[in-house]
Amino acid sequence: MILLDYRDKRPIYEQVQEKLERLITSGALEADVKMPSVRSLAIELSVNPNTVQRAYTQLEQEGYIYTVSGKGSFVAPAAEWQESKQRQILEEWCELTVRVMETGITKERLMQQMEDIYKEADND
Amino acid sequence: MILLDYRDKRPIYEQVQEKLERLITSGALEADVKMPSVRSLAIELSVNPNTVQRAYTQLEQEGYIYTVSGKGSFVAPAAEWQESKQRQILEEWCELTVRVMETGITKERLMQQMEDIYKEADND
Amino acid sequence: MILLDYRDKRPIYEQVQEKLERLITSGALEADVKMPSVRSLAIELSVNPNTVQRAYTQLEQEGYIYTVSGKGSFVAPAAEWQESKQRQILEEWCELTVRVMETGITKERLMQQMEDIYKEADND
Amino acid sequence: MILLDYRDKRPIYEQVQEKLERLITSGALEADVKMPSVRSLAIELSVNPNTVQRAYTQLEQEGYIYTVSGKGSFVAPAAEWQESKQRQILEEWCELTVRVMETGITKERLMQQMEDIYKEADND
DNA sequence: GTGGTCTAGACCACG
DNA sequence: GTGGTCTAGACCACC
Repeated sequence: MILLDYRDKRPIYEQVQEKLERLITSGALEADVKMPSVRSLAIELSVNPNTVQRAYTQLEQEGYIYTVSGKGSFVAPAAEWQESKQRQILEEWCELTVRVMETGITKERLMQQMEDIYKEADND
Repeated sequence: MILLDYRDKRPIYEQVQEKLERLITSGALEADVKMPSVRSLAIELSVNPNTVQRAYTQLEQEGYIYTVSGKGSFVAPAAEWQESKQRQILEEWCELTVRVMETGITKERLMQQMEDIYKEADND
Repeated sequence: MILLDYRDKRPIYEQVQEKLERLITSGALEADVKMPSVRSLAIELSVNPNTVQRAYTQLEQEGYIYTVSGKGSFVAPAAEWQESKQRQILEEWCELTVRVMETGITKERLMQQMEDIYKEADND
Repeated sequence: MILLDYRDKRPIYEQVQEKLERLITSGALEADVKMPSVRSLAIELSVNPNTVQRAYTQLEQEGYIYTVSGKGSFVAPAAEWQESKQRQILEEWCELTVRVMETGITKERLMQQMEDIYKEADND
């Protein structure tokens, strides 16, 4: 389910966090579904439970999951994070697009790329 | 000219490198223009000369500047880095665009944003 | 294991880098074997850890080793560097061969030398 | 006659020395021909006379030229340097060939390259 | 004055 | 314990 890259320079907990976040924001994990327990995920990934715990803590702080004492962690409803996530990533996207433009890539070229990306997604 | 963010997780030398790289790739610094000397930039930014040196070394390895020992460092002609830079940043852009799409932002919304970005640049 | 030549004009970090690179490309160090830690090698060579660090950083940038933060550095699989290494060294070899030829050494003489080199390697 | 590369990391005097040495060892400059004066070559190359002087001094020490007070410098007869030069460059060539072999390039591949190099030289 | 290298010693994040 | 970053201060070659 999650593949770790130990040669990646980012810390392990950040990779775990990012993969889980993507599974949630892309809709692969639906609202109120139970997340795997810290311990079981740690075993599955062969990492220290502290590492998984840290990822979960971050996800909770950012509103992607919520924890029920003694029950476990659950995926938060999209309503709680979707808007801020969209605002954040859109801002990031605009900044990157400006930089792309500065390197001399034309609007037409980008439009074409974007068409391809959305078309490929439709086929899946 | 360059503002450092000490709260940023990224190392200082990388921030310096990235800012200078952007000044070069955006055309703000023209080919064969002399870069500030390692020492003077270090003083201006209140960092150790070694830190600036490291940024310069990286920029040289990636082809954005060239060094004439005893004279200083100079901006490399665009021909030497433009193509690889465009390929690199376009790849980055595509990955980010996929993630944007996954959060449910429509193609039309992105198209509009892109129009705005390119239009604003034309007015400058 | 590694001998430094302080009379050599080349910097120390480059000597270290070159020796390690040769150990790797010649197959003496196999893929995924752990390299000595920065600190231990620094002590062994009686140089500053920063110097060894620099050699390792370069080796990583050129794809000969990979680093797992907190664990150490490891030899990268040959598949990742062999092709580019062969291209690089073959180019170097051709240039040198041209210069050898210019000094008046005959093709037959070189052929003989080459036979000897490959024959000696077979006996090992 | 000589093209300097200011972006080369080697010092200027070394580039001048190396180019002149090649002109001599390849036979382009014949024995007892007068070398350009330090001053005139310095002007031609737009460099400091000290730089040219240093190159000449080195060339003299290594036996490629000789100086007659008040007359200038002259190309030394091949007899004085050819043997040691051939020995030196052949040794260098053998070491490099060993390294080439270690990277897994076959003898046949090198033979082919060598044929090409000598054939191309014959056509000139 | 310029870039380049090196040392000594410190601090941090990571797992 | 590991790699990574940073500072302070020194020395060198080059032109």
